[in-house]
Amino acid sequence: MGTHYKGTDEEVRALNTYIKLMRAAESVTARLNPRIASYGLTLSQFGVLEALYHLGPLCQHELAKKLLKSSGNITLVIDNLEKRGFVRRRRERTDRRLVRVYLTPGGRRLIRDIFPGHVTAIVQEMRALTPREQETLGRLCQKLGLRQRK
Amino acid sequence: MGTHYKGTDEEVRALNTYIKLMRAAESVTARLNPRIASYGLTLSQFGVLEALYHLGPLCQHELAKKLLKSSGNITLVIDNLEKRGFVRRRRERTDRRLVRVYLTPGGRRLIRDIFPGHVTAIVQEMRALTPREQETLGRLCQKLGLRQRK
DNA sequence: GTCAAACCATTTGATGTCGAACGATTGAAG
DNA sequence: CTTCAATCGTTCGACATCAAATGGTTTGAC
Repeated sequence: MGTHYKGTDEEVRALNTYIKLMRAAESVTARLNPRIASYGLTLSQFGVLEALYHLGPLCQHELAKKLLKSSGNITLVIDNLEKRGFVRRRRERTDRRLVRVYLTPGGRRLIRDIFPGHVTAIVQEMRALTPREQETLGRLCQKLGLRQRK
Repeated sequence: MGTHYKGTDEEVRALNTYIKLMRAAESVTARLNPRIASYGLTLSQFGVLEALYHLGPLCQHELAKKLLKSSGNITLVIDNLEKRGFVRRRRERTDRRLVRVYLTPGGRRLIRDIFPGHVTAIVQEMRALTPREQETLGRLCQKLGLRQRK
């Protein structure tokens, strides 16, 4: 595993770290996905339901920011969730630019069914690492992710 | 940053680590992407060109495996690269099921233009971490990613 | 109060992504 | 040789994703 690129030590180290980071994220996602898919949801749809479940009703631009997606994308994902009756849109009275998105009872029931197993699956994944290693990984990822601006 | 979920220590730790890992991967990708896009390429297209550049001509199923994508997906990405003249398909003589994909001179020129700056950008990203931290991150990611089976 | 700038959701067009179904080809078993 | 299973690339339908353009809404400056 690792890059085939010939360069300075710093370059090779950075490239290898980068590749392993991406692979790890992709692998874990790929292993978590089938469980979500078995409930007929995509990861994006699950992300929306989970956010609404834990944070309460949100506007679409808040969802977009939370999930790191474009506003156009959120519009479509909400469309598909709404068609299936898991969420509802309501135009805000005070600021009619905003559309607040609510879980329906059916949506709440669904996410309440899915979420515990999701946590269990993540715990299983993370058992590859000791608690100390998990904290180290989290800290290093945070350092890398927070690096704003270019 | 972190989950709002109330659960056991193990659950909260696993969830936090998971979220930070995903955020880090997404953030780094989001910062690397504009450079690639400025050359008119998507990340998938770049991935294909880079693989062909460093590994030589490959069959589509080899590309699919390398890039962790479905075969149907690779077909489309190659279609789009071929339309723009960066790669060429050739049916294998010995095994006519296989389609080998080649870089054209134009494709080779393009990836040779892009790649050095890509390495530089990754090095910049990784400068958020010390060399030792990078190696630790790489090791932990590898442990997490390699966890096969369910 | 008017107007411009900022904000919000939607639409559109291009690309990516998957899983499933399909047709062609190969390899192996009998 | 024949047949059957496996492999490979393509196609299709559904959904995701972005950037850019659009139209409605609000806010702030004057």
